[in-house]
Amino acid sequence: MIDPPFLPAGDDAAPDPAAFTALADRLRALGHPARLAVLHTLARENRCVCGEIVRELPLAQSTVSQHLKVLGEAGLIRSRAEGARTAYCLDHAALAALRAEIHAVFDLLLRQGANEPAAES
Amino acid sequence: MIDPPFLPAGDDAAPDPAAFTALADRLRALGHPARLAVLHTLARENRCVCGEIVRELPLAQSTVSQHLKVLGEAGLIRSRAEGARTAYCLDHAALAALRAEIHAVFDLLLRQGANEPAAES
DNA sequence: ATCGATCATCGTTCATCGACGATAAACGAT
DNA sequence: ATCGTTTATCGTCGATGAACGATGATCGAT
Repeated sequence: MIDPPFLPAGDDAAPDPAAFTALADRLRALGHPARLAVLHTLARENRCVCGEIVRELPLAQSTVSQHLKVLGEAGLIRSRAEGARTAYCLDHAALAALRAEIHAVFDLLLRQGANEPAAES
Repeated sequence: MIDPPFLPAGDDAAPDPAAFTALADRLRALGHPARLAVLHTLARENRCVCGEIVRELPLAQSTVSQHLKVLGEAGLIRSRAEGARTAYCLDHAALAALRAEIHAVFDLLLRQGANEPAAES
């Protein structure tokens, strides 16, 4: 169902640098507490108008709108104009795909059990 | 085994903003292609000296050292001075913990199956 | 037709990031 | 003791990020 574009070939195939870039872009979109809070709100409310999110965060409307734009450009949320308002909702498919990619990366990083070459710091 | 500090209480408990910040910090550390490449190299080689990583990336030594510092401050890798060199390796425990936190977040975001309130964009 | 509400965008400001070269410190070997 | 190697740090530069207020466009209702 989900198509994992990360490392489609063998395990240790040299990962396409573009794949790293595409994944990093979305991880960076997640890498801000306000955006995590926005996603959490959208998950709880299922569908939010911008003003509702503004009311939940200690940020100006323009700042929230900017964060929504970042999340939209990362493809993690979708928007729909409804009269004077704009409704936002999670893009479940995109989030599921991202989860799969992240899962694959962590599998790659943690594959062979904990080797501990006596690291100190 | 792994302690997931994310949302220890009920599902819809208001998430501690500090939890968002802590998670966002590590996600941001992952949100750069060079750092993903570094992690991938460390996973493959299990233990790398800085120069080896420099040889794999089209970046100056000082830049790579900076990325290693970011990853270290995020707690994702560990370092050990060995003579004139410094060996780096993944912090498997920290990565496993992060994976668990990310997993919890995505579970939260994707919990109730795909609701599609007719989003257009 | 006007008004209030809603939201995206613009312009600005300050801080942080990402990259580099240069430098200095630490070490092993000569 | 000196030299070459390795790496962390410093200073710099340009670009990007994050935040805000102000503005303007769009819409519903009056």
